Amino acid sequence: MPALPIKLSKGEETRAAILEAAVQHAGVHGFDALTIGLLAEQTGLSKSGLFAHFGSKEELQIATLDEAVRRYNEVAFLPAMRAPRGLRRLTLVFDNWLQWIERSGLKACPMLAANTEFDDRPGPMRDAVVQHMQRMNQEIMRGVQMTIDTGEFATDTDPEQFAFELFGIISSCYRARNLFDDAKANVRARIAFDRLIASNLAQQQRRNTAPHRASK
Amino acid sequence: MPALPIKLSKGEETRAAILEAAVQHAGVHGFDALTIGLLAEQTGLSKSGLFAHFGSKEELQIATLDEAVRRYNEVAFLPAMRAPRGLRRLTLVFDNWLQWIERSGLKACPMLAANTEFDDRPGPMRDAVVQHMQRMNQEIMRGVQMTIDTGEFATDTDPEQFAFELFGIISSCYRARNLFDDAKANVRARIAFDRLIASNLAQQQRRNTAPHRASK
DNA sequence: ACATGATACGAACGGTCGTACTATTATTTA
DNA sequence: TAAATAATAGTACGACCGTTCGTATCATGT
Repeated sequence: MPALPIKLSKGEETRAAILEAAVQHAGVHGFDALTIGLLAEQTGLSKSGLFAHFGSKEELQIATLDEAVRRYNEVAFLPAMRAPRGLRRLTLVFDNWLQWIERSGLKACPMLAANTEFDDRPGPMRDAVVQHMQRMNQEIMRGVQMTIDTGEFATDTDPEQFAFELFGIISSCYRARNLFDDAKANVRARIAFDRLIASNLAQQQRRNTAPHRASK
Repeated sequence: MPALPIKLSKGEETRAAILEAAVQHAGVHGFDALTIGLLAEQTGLSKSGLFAHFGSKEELQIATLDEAVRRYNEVAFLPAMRAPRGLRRLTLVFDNWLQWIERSGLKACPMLAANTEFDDRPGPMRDAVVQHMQRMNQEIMRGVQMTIDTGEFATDTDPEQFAFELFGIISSCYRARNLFDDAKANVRARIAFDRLIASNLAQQQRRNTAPHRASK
């Protein structure tokens, strides 16, 4: 199943098992709630045995975030890269992003949790979050730029503005799903995305494209 | 300064002082980090003295959320209600929402923190969050409906979809400000909002309105 | 098969957590 | 002003926190 079936040493194996539980827990309860004791209990290790894998709680938190991002790339972003550059790929990035929680068997998004948990708390963990999120943002912007280059998006499209609005849609979708139990959350996200796309299409295409409400 | 200068009893006064510190702290560090000891230290009370005001940590958390919402309504929502119904008022709700953190001297939004912290953790606190957020959502939807009624928005505008996207914009703006230190976050939010408005304008107005990119 | 380093355990540390009690003040009411 | 009530302090509790340390066990390469 793994792309590279590298033989894992014993330590790497248990470390992976720990991070599995950690990613799961961090998404729901946040990264501050990642306690050594609880994680040790869940993985059948002793507190000190688990602790030795990371050296500090902060390192555990960062490792958990790294693992979450790695998984996101594995199940969502990289697969989207197989689509042809431009609007097709951009749309696939969006779709995969919306679905990656279910695909990886998680109950909540650890990255989104880290986002609000550390956005105003200086420290190594915040630095890690910023770095990951900026990288993801840049990937989006690259995708938008490609869609401009293919001629699908207008030349004056602002990639950063696009990424800004795209994250808003994703964020609102997660909230609608988790907080409001809104079964239509994904549909709403899709409508918003389509509207965002439509408003950035190149002129000759935009004239032929119906505005969002007309699609009813 | 208060609208109703009701004389506060001693207990109510200290309770207000506690919640002042609690709201401040909850925004930055989250509601789980609202510890009795730290709050007691900050307010000059003993742990047990502070504890007596709430009876449990959960009650403290809920009271803190209530207080945050109360403040939001005081400094952001209610003032916007003085604008005439329709697009003017809706726009003011948006503007005030974006600014309410600074206006109330906070460093981060407690409601947004509560949002992601409890959206997938059943319990009384989650129930409180859901209730508050649904109420806020309904207020937005009411504002949208009024803007339809005034003839400014098209009759097939979907208030819930509008509220969905509006929250996304706000959410992304907070992230851009706090995580990316993006000085243009408010401008980006405004651009997104204008685009959202434009796509919902009634037909005769929409023709006269330039699309978002043309406003450069 | 053995040596050796990697991996895990168990016990203990000082702290802080939320909460329960009782005692003592401060404030309000009569 | 005295009585009644509200507000706060004090103390203690068991539980869990992150972390350290010495020791034991296991895995791995030779």
